Amino acid sequence: MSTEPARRWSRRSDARPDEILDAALEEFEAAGFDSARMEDVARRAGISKAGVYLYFDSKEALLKALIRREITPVAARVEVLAKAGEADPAVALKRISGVALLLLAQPRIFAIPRLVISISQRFPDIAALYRTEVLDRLRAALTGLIRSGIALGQFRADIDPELAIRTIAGPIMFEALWRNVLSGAPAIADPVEFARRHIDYVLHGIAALRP
Amino acid sequence: MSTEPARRWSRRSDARPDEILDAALEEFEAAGFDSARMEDVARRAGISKAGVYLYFDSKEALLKALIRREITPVAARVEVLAKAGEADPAVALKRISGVALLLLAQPRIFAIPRLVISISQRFPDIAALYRTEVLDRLRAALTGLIRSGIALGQFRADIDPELAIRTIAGPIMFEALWRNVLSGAPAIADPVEFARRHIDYVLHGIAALRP
Amino acid sequence: MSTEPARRWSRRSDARPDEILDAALEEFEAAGFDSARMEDVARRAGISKAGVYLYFDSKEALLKALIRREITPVAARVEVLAKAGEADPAVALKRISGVALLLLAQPRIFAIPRLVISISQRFPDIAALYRTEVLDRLRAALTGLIRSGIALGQFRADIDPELAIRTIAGPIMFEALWRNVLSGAPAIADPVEFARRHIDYVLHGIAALRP
Amino acid sequence: MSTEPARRWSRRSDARPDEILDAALEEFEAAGFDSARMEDVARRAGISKAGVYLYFDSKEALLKALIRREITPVAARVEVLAKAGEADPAVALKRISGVALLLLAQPRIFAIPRLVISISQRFPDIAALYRTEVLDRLRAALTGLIRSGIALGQFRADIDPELAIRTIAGPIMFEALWRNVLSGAPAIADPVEFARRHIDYVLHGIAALRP
DNA sequence: AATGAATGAGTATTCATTCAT
DNA sequence: AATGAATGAATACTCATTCAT
Repeated sequence: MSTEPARRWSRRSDARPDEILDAALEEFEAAGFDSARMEDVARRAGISKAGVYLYFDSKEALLKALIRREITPVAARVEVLAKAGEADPAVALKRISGVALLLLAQPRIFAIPRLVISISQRFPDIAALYRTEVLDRLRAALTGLIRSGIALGQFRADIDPELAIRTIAGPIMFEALWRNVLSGAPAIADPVEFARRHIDYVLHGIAALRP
Repeated sequence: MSTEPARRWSRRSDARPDEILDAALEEFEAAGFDSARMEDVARRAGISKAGVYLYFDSKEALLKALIRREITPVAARVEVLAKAGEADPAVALKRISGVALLLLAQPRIFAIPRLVISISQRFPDIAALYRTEVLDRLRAALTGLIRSGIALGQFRADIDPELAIRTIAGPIMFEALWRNVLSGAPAIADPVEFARRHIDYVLHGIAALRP
Repeated sequence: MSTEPARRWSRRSDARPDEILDAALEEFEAAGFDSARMEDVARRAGISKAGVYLYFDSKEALLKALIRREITPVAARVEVLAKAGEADPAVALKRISGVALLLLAQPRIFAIPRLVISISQRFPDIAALYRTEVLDRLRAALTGLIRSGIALGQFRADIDPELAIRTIAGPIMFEALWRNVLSGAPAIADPVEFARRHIDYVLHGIAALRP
Repeated sequence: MSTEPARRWSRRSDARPDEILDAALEEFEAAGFDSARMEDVARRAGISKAGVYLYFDSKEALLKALIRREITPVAARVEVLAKAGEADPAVALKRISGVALLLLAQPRIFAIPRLVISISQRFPDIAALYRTEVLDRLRAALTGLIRSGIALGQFRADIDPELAIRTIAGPIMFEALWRNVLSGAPAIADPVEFARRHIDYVLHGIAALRP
């Protein structure tokens, strides 16, 4: 497909950092950051122990690079969905919820929030990065959606968007924790079905009557 | 003041395990399980490194004992609240939510779920313990409350209690994560106020109109 | 000889730091600071690798402690000799020269100046320590002796004591270097005889006639 | 400007070894042999790490080549001066002393003796090289000068030339050590002035009276 | 009950050296 | 001639755990 002369091997070099990050993700996911051994990361990446240090200065740098890499597309995706859904915020929220749970139900994806939760005390800058790059952008996108919904008359005018997004996102995260942390806990089967009913409750409440 | 026979020397002795667990909680909270050093736990407990091993077989045993100790009263408390609230489940849920967030907002209390989240892969039995001792009992208590509410006509008859409790608990946990993990993130000021409005949304929904 | 109850083993603890420093001296002497391995120091001291770190924080700390220990008595000894020799500075200088060469001819003693020479660029504080604790005190003692000699009419009134001590000490150090660094180089046999004639030259000059 | 045939490409090529040796000298001077990194030598020489190995087989080989290069002109120069000074050995000694201190006061030049002192135990052949190429030739030149002086009646007939050269060279080396090792130590200002007075003391002694 | 001393088994990191290109 | 990529071997330092006292 390409006419470049075959650079057979040294092309690896461009791919290496990503291969290493993949390996790190898997090791960190399985063992946690502290308990994961650089040697295992290296072996999984198919290179020597010293090879990792060609691309990352230290274990901590590896962690930070990993989180940075994984973080970037997340909020971007939600922002796109949010933008696209401004015409019908209620539907958009349902869609976003389904996608979010679908993703967070996967151990490899849940691994990043889990890492952030685990090490946020020791590496506050990682927590800060996650907050600014992921959560602040998510918050902005979702509260925007809520406000659009209010403007459109879809949502009650008296709700606080800041709190409403917790009402929406909380159960998603809760279910993701449930599935990933407490293996054996009964998960509600289908993420999409989960999202559908979840949004029903959030939109219309669980009370039998309006006050 | 006490009628106990004078216990000459080892008066402290029965307090020791708890002092050690207190110390462990603080160290684990600050550094995480792996990164915390037994020496620091010992120092914080005011005894020698070897002294810890008089009461706990290993670091892992210390962790398990800690989690067991912290776990026990939690579900019990919720069960009591749930029982007491069966007459008015909606009010009970509001009360429980407030208490839960009040507790989980405290770093020392949040430390336990955080630890469980961090090490659940490596110590599945700890995760299992947490599930059976805390979450299963919480689930039972809360779904019971939901069912009572349905029976009383407070809640819609078509809701799934299992999902409904996620709708209730999720935002609480989400806010707790927000506060404890992402320092600097804007938290909604008063936990009790949070709970009041949160339950309003959950009960009556955020949509402007019922479908 | 002592009536203390035999504390058989744990008495070692008091001796340990010195044993380790002895071992370090030997390893550093043989291999140089960088090339010496902590493991070898430990083995030579008869303890485990980790044992060394019970007494010294790092390899660098070990080096500094070693130099500090070895340094202390040196200048003190010279000061005593200088004080004692003020009545007859010329004789005192001869005696001090003999002792100095006798000592510096021993590899274990020469090892310290050699270490200082080797690492002075990288650890300027060690060089500074050596200067203030050894050389400044030596300088003070020896220039004092020179001045006494001038006052007594033993030495020419027009000499600069600061330079004169180099005339005295230089050849001693030179011979020590010769012996310790350039194995196989012809050393002048007896240190005491060396000192005797060396001082003759220094006192009376090598010229056939006074100017 | 040169009549050499155009050497298309590798014009630099024959300068490379010397550039590398210059770089090595600087790195070894700053960090010591063990602590200096080949990578830094390479970078300072403006080539890649692997490039160094095109010209030198190993770090040790680099050290040896460096010492060999630096050593060669030294003794030669002294031999020339000695030869030239045979007519008036006393004056020649003064001149040589001044030049020697002038050179040894320069860190880049002192670096070589310092390296030899540092690693003589581990690389005895380097020490041997230094001895045969530098010191033995110096000794021969200087003792020759002394003997000439005796023959001319400039110097006392009863002095041992072997020892007399230590009396001459020792203070020079001592002052060089002082300046290079113990930064901050008071050095006697002008090397030439130092040499002038130093030789005065050596020739005529510091004693007030001849015995 | 309590601990100071000791250690075995790691573990991150470094660096001289090699080699395919 | 030159190098970017890679690594094997090493090494300082750590820490949970043990044990004699």
